[in-house]
Amino acid sequence: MPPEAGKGRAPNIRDVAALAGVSYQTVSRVLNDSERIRPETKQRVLEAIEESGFRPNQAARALVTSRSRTIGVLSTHQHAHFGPQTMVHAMEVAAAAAGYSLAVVTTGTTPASIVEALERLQSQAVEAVIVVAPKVSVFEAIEDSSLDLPLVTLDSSIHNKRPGRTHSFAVDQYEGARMATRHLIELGHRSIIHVAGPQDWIEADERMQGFLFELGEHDLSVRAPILGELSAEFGYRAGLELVRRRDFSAVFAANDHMALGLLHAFRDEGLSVPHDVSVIGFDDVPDAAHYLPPLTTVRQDFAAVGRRSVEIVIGAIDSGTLGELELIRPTLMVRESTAPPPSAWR
Amino acid sequence: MPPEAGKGRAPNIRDVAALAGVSYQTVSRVLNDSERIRPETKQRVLEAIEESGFRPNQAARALVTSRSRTIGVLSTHQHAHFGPQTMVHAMEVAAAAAGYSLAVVTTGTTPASIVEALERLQSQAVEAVIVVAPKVSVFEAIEDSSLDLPLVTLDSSIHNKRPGRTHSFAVDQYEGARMATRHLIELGHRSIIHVAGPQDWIEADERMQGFLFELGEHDLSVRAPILGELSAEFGYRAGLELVRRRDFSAVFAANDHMALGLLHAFRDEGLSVPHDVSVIGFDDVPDAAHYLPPLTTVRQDFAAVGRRSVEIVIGAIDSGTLGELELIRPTLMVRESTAPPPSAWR
DNA sequence: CGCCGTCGTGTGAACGTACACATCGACCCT
DNA sequence: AGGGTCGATGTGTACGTTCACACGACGGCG
Repeated sequence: MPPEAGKGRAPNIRDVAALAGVSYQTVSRVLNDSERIRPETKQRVLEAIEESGFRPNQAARALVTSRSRTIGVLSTHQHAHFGPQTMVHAMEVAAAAAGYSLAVVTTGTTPASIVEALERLQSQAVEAVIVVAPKVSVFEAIEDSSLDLPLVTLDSSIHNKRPGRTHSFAVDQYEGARMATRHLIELGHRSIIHVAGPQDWIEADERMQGFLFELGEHDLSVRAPILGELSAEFGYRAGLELVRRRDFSAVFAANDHMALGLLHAFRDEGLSVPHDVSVIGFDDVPDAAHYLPPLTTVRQDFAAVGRRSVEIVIGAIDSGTLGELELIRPTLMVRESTAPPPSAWR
Repeated sequence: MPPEAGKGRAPNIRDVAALAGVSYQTVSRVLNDSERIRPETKQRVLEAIEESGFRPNQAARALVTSRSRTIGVLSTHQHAHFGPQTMVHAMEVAAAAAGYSLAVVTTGTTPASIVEALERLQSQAVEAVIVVAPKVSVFEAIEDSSLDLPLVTLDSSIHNKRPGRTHSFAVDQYEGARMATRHLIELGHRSIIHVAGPQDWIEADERMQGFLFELGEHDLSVRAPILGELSAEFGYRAGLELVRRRDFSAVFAANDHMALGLLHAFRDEGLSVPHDVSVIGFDDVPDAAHYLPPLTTVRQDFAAVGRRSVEIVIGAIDSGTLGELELIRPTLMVRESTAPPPSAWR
């Protein structure tokens, strides 16, 4: 008999039970592989399931258990780049392995749209939430929205301690920024500019803090960072402006896209990287190794963050409590966009 | 009374009904905004909903209607780039506007993993499927898996007509490839190489076909295309190889990442783009305008594809039939990586 | 030798909603 | 004036599953 060949209605556990000659409850037990079931009975039920093409009805299951086995992911499109994409994919895989599904909701960053997104997640009865939009306003919206669910935000808030129930986990942005800055300093740079991301983005702020701290450690003076969006376009404009100032020998960009824009601007203005000026990025997107010149940058293991975040929230669902969250260390990828400063700067 | 302050149990329509002094059925009618309900009654019910913090239980609703209001998206990580990301986001927005949710499942491209992904989608009771992994093997797996759902694949299969129930929709890759090729020809190039993507990817094949057709139109001879993955890394290796041959004045890369790798290789080998050789890409990723030199490429409106694909499947859910699917035209973005060939090539 | 615990399985409810139908009053038309 | 229609709301039931509990058989133990 071909599966799914029935009378329109999908088979349910009673059909399976009849086929196997047992009660529906026995089928249910097989489905939830409880003990207390004779191996041969189990076998018979499994065959009946196979033969009937039975597929458990998630809605019915969710209704009676009031568990959706779904994890909500709140993401933002503004940041629709390599990192989030990689993290969400890793979450998907990890969730599937644990028998969970993902409900991904993308949103803007206005309070209204975040509240609306949380509504959508709640109406999907998610059991936990992972937030990939680490923005201050997002946290505020979450705090306001009195939702009572395990919630993890993917950021490394060392200098952005927040009250309330939000826990965070991520690659250590602060440490990454320190690594990048230290690398430039060790090459001999004394005048370093930071082209930073929007400061209401936690990670951007963490990178800035790490940068400032490391400068302080080496008694280097701080030039005002340039603030803008994390795009190549902004990096380009910032680069054009920087060329006019010429009061630096190295630039630490808050991400690789910005760094690409900087490379473009410097090139347009006749500055050679790394001969005249060094540039370092952040993220290590796959393209970074093929920028001109290949970009020195800080690699984040996004996949690990995604995987781990799912483990964390599932642990929280089961135990009701978030464990200790240890940040992941980034690694420095030295390529060709950094070099010792020209002699005039030593 | 604060919402959600109850006794553990979430309020249901009966609670709301009691609060409003009506029957639960009346509440149900308000929820599904049917007519035949007196405005003042409706108002009273809405207030009761507000006061109780009631939120409809999707599981119960899905159980009784046997409709999940969920659209499944089958995506592949191998292609975890700008295009899919943008499309999925647009789908999300469009689906939400129509009262649907998305269930995104990412997968490898082996038959086994695709079957498994389809299983997962079916177990989530999706009402339609959008496939963002336009690979031949994916279609075969779909055909095998006797799933009886509206299904749209996001590709432009002109030269890959397939049997069965799979309909396709996308930006016209064939036309885009023709536009790119024509642009090079109009600049005066007679010897053009195509660095192609994997030919079991429909879009990669369509681009190749468009390229070949346009060459034929102008009686130009065809050099063997180079086949590989759609990454900067592969573009770089292909570029190194091409430099040794030197039997071309222009390269059409199957996507922007590949083009970036080519730029890198040519630069490494002392070839100037576009002076010595022209390079054109495909996609117009946001970074492309800041490559060195800024990349001439073919822009696809991914967001439109995402939006439209959701409209299409929702239409199919409602009416049971897919409408006519008209491909979206891409646009040529001329920047600085293409120029007339050096005199030796004229 | 009878009692009780355990194993394996079955029976009755309940989850929260929507659909089909029933009810009840008011209004219209002849 | 009375039957029919329609508009507004209420009542019963079903969806497919799991949980709590009941039940019979079997074995060990006092």
